[in-house]
Amino acid sequence: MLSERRLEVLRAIVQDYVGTEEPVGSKALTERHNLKVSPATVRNDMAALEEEGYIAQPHTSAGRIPTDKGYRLFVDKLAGVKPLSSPERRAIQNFLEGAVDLDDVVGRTVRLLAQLTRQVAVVQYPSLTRSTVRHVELLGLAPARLMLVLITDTGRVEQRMIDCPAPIGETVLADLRARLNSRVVGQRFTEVPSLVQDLPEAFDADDRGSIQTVLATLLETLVEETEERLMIGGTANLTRFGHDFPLTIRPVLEALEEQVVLLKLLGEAKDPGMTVRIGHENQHEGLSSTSVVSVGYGSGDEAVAKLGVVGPTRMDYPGTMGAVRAVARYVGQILAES
Amino acid sequence: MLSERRLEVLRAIVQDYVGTEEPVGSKALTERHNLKVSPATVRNDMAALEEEGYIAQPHTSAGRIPTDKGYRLFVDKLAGVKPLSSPERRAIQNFLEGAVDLDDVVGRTVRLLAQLTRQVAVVQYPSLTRSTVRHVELLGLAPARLMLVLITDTGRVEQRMIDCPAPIGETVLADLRARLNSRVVGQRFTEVPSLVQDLPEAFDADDRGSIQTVLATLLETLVEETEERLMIGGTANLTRFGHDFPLTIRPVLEALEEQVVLLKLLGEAKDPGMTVRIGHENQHEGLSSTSVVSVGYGSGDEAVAKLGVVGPTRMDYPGTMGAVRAVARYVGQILAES
DNA sequence: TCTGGCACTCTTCGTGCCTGAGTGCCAAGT
DNA sequence: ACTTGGCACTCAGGCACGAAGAGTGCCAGA
Repeated sequence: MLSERRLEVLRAIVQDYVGTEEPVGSKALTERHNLKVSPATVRNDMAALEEEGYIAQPHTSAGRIPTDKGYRLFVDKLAGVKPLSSPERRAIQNFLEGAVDLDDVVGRTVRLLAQLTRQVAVVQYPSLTRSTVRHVELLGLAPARLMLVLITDTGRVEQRMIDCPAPIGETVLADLRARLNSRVVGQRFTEVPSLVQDLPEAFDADDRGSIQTVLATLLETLVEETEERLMIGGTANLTRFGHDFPLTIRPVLEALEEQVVLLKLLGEAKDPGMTVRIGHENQHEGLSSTSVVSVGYGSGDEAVAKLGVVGPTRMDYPGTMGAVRAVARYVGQILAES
Repeated sequence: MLSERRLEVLRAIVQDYVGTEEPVGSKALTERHNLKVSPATVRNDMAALEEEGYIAQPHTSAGRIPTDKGYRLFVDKLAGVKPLSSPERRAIQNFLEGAVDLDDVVGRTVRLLAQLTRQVAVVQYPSLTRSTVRHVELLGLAPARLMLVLITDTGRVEQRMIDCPAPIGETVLADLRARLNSRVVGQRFTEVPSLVQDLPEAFDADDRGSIQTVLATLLETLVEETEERLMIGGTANLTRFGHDFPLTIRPVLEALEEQVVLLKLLGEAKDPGMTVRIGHENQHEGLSSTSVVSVGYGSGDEAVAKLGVVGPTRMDYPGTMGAVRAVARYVGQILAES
């Protein structure tokens, strides 16, 4: 177990390194933090910390930098979440309040988060899995051609073209529309399949084929569109990554373009509260020198999606976590209002 | 006026520089291109070209690199558009054919273009200005609350919430929906305002307020959503920018995040065919070391939106132009089919 | 257990030097 | 009037060397 002071030393190292981006030595530490011991003592502590794998030296005769394990300890035990200042809070609220539709909310959130944390922001669109159906609309575009429009309670709209096996009459369509809506409106997506299963039975045999097609498409949309979309922003902040970043930045940009990777990243964070994944804790190769701070947000009590930031492992964790949490709360509020 | 050979020298310089990314000297030129003259002669030509501002030296005793003006001349006079190989064409077609909806088409196009050109791709969503209305749907969510859904012929869907001043009955709503659609379906957005102007007169005085609200929202949507959206991809290719890119890449990333900037960039290209803007020809500061190749695309004869790529001024212009043009054609076809 | 001192190790920087690529110019050749 | 070969000049890049500085590890004493 590490003594109190050694933890204090680790904290100091992390803080200094995050600030200066340079390996920190024993002397500088004693000067800048008022540890009441001499550099020599700190050296001993550092040796112990290195032994345990919390810090490392880039080369002999250089200062120490925290390892992933060191950051992990820092985040878990040593750092709190730094609350935002009240001007910041006001700014968030003002900035988000002007949003007119869902795209706009998400867009503003991304920009806000990127600006606040000076890192890359990722915001997942409110998930359809946990949403409920607000309305299903069927439009006849041509005798055997329909458009299905699905509207969710989070304000999201999905549309699909449907080619029916046989023409379908306007009255049948109206009937189908009415029955469909009376069954599924207000229901969760997961409930829908069982609710519509026996619908075709209410119709003439002639129309059943078409109706099956419509229902199939609807269910498909529900499932397929659970592959969630997301928006990212603030990639320009990647340039603040470090002096050596040409090598680092490329795989990160590549990873960011793979929505699948990002979705997995956000999805893996099971913790209902905030999740911090540091360096190699991220499965993805290209993100091994980045940390991801993510949190769920939602319109009600339940989280419907995630948002977060991606930055260098050397990041200001308390500040970042504070910003992420605050933004998530406000977005939740905004969504609940609309 | 420049002699034939001098133009040939310029072409050779551009080609070599694009290939090697290094200043090219007189000797290398005579070797790699079979100009039938000596290095000394080429030197004279280079001096003349430099005098005229087509090429420059990074420092004395280095080779020459093309200036923006040099690239301009190259693009205008010396380079053709390099058609794609037929395997490439097939690949494009295959890749685009699987698309299921508009988002998907645009997403695939961006990825395709980025991969093909190894540069940053930008694709504008089909513009609403030139589109026609396919359907307008009105959904009663609550007595005085409606949702307006607008569907365009390009497959785009926009929705808006409407709070009416007074409750509106289901029959009135159905009536309004029917009248609205019979007037505007198939019409261009620009025609819509005059077509719906007198609609309220057909209804009871009680409902007119609500109907006015609905129409106002519709018109607003038509106008507002003419602010066009776009998608970008392939930003990881920015890392191939050059050895010194830390300085270069940052403003570019920033510019790319400002959709406004990009839209202006695409919008400024008035040429119905392909437009190439080189270096400082782009107004935006951060893009002064990049070139933008853009072209309109559309489902019919008319262009409904633009797509293009952003890359270093030192890019393979013929190849890039070929790829951009080809992709635009295929996307046009895909859109026309759906 | 802490502290001061000391020897040691490396990186970093600045200097000087050399090499090679590339140029400009000139005088001669076609 | 061009083209060509020759020649002197310039300058970036690489390499070696040395000095400076930061930081460490370890040991002996408080």
